Amino acid sequence: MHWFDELFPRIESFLGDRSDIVISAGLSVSGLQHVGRLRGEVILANAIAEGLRKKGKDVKQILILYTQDSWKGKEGQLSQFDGESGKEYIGRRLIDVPDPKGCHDSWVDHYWRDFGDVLDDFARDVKVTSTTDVYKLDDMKKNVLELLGKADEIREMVNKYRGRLKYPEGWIPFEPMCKECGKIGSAETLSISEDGQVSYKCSCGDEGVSSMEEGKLNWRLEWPSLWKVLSVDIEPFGKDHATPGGSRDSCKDLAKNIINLIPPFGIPYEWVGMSSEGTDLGDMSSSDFKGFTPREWLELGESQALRFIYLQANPSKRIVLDLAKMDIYHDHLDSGYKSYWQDEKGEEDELRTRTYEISAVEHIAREGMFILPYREASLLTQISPAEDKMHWVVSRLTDTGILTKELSGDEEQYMSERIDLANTWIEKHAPANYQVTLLEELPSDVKGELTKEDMSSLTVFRERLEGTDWNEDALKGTMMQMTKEEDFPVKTKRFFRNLYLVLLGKEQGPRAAPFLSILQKDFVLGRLDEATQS
RNA sequence: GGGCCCGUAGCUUAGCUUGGUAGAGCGAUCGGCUCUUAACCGAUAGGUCAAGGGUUCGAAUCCCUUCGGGCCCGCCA
Repeated sequence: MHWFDELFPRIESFLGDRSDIVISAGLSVSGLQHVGRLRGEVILANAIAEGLRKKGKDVKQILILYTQDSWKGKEGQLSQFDGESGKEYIGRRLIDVPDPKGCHDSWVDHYWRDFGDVLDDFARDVKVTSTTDVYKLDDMKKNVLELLGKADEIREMVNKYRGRLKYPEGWIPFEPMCKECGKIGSAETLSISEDGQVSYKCSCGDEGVSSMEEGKLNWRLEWPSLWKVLSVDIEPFGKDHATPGGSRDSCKDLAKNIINLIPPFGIPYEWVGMSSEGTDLGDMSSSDFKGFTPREWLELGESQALRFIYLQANPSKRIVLDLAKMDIYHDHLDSGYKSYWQDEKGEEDELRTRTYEISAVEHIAREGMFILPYREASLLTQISPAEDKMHWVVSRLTDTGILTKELSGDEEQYMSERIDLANTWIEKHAPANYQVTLLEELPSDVKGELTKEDMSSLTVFRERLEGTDWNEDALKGTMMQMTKEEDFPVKTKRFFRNLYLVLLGKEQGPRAAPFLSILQKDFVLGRLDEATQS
């Protein structure tokens, strides 16, 4: 059984007959908004939201940006600024840190773009909000004031979870913004008035007043407060909060005993790492600027391919992404499509089918679509002429019998998109052995790879080409005929190996006839001469 | 020091809750398609289920220990 189908009924029974459901997740815009953050906060949440919608529930999916949190000024964050210029922003709210690149209004705005602008491609109907916005809500203000009335009680509970640094009597669980130094979290709250004015004393020496909505609650209260104010029913959260006795448990405790609230159904999930050339580079990290963004993913691959990866694996398992494996990821997606429309399904097909179903962004692709494998697309794009590429590809596929029908509009559209993606992949991330690069010069070591017979086979080919028309059919005919002759010096397979070697420097390559036909005849003849000279 | 998650063929993984000595896809190798390669079809190879121990007639599956990757148990969120 698919892990999703074990999880989902548990959620349903938690929800009971409630019909208006909120599923929420949060993230801090501390830096690079990498694709790992799509896993739990966006895609997992969305799959559940969609599942509930199918059951007739009215579901709202929220993504909360923790913009009110302070900017830590970690090494990776500071390095975004010129020299030391970032240091002065340490301790400010994320929303108050300027854009180090100067092209957006703020840090948050700058780094959010590569994620937020393409969010809709990965999950529909996600309502994005921020803690900065939430603190401006009347409900939140009312909630904060209520909590302040229970300061003693709260202090006792929070101190249970703290080691030596217990909060002293009279502590107010609110972190005001200091008007003087602009920081959050470095001032002590002295009092808060009913109309939301916070008197504080800051470690910078300032004693002043700032508005409640500029500050924030202590995190152990903030989290449960968001649950309350936004009426959160379901919430995925990262593994850092997941350990029993860890942060989320303490927040649940506060929620139940202070706010009198049933905590949302929580779903812990593992993080996403990245690897390159077989080496695990570790988990993606926002503030360390490690990873790649959803926008970068979309240059190379379909959003559903990523959803498929994320939803196939149990949330408790770590996933490692490698952009060099884009072809494999699309193969997985394609096999999901195939299984989905298959009549008789084995167990494996059933699992793939479920993954495919819940990975669909908006609707499931119709039956019988012609789907060009990504790897094939990556080859074709390299050997096709730049102009009228689609036409060339379609006729290639038709000639080889891979394509046996007229493509409909949506099929052609899909193929064209995939070719574009694969093209970018080849340019930027594909393994070297997938790259078909015509050797401008014949390297000397290639000749060392050729035996006398190898050379002789190329010589024969060179002679035959003289009288061959330079088009695919004629080339194919010549090669077929030639390699079948009794006295041809090498086996067919060896001949192609030789041909690829002198043209590409590799033993394999794209289908020879169509490939040769788009090259200049003189170039090919010249290369063969060069390779066979003793 | 305590706790939690993860570790199955080169890669992605199913099976683990309710024990009966491992299934699949991709890749690889070989062969087929009277168009040869990275499409398609067929076959083959590849796993002491991280390691060791225990329970059991029998363990990938339950228990213990160890190793490896990571997280939490201070602050911060």
